[in-house]
Amino acid sequence: MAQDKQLSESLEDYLEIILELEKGNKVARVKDIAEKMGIQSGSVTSALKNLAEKKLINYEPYSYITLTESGMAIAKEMNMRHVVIQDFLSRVLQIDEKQADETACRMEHTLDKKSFGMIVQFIKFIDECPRTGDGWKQAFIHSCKPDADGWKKCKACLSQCSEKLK
Amino acid sequence: MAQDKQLSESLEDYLEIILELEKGNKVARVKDIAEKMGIQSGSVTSALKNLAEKKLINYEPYSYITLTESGMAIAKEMNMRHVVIQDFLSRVLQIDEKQADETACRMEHTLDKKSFGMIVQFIKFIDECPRTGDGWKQAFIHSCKPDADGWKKCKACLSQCSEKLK
DNA sequence: AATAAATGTTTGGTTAATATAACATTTATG
DNA sequence: CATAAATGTTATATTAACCAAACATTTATT
Repeated sequence: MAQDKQLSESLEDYLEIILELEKGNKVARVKDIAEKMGIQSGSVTSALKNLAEKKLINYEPYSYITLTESGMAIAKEMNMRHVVIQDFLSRVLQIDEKQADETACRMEHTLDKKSFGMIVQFIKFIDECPRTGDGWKQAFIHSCKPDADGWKKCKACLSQCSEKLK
Repeated sequence: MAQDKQLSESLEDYLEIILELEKGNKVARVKDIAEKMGIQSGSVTSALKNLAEKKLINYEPYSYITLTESGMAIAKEMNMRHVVIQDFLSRVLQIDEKQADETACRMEHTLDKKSFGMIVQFIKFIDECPRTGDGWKQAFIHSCKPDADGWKKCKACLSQCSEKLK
């Protein structure tokens, strides 16, 4: 029964931002949305009408804006994706926070469901598997440096890794 | 001196597809581009004019289409991104080929340069580091199964991993 | 409460990417 | 080589997402 009409990236962004504003201010206003998205308030009004038609927000002219249940579901999904992707980019791939945030903003719309799910499991596995975890991540970071020394420290690294099992 | 005007995703796709057609057929034709992109030929003609203005393709009405040097550079970059991302999705995250291809199609446009570069290094590191490599990937695949048994086989897995250093 | 300031809406553009369909050119075939 | 079929182009339209600026409403200030 779900109206699974695939939303545009732009409309998904509106919902995500409305959620953020709801969290911070209890309620979202046109001005705040416009500011957060860096667009004019007139453009926001049109988008809001569109979202209201799709029953994703509660909106009457000049009123505050809140998410409906289905709007909230999408907003939370987008936010979750954002957080996970940003975590992967910054914590695993060592991308700085600002860049990771920007890229997560775009990637959250482009990943299919299955791939996203696998990324979640992948991050968890990297963090928890005794063969990887922090030591391995450090080794990765080291390997990216211009003066990386190939696999010379492998023995030490591996035995350190074995320690974890005891 | 480079005209670094950021191309739209759509125009990047045209260049990538023209490259594929050049590889296969020596030359690209409007009809083939339209078919590959699933759009009408009239739309292709407009895009080609646009790309020609930007000096990214050689194009005269009714002629065959080839990439200029700068168009080729972009097309190759996009293709390389596509291949790398698809490899990551299918070989590491176990996404099936069709889905991996589709998702790579979108992700190739959304990843920033730095993040893409780190993914390249990350794949290489996973493949080559003695702590990861094939055995670890298998363990990851196993961990995704519904009947995964936590970390019970860790000792065996780790010692198998140590073997590689001898 | 009157009015100024802030906020929100409407109207009328613009642009990019597409579609459709009439028209033009090229290529293939009888 | 004349013409039919295939291919490519043009003209016109549509849609989504935006802007700018005029206009309307709400809120805050005196």
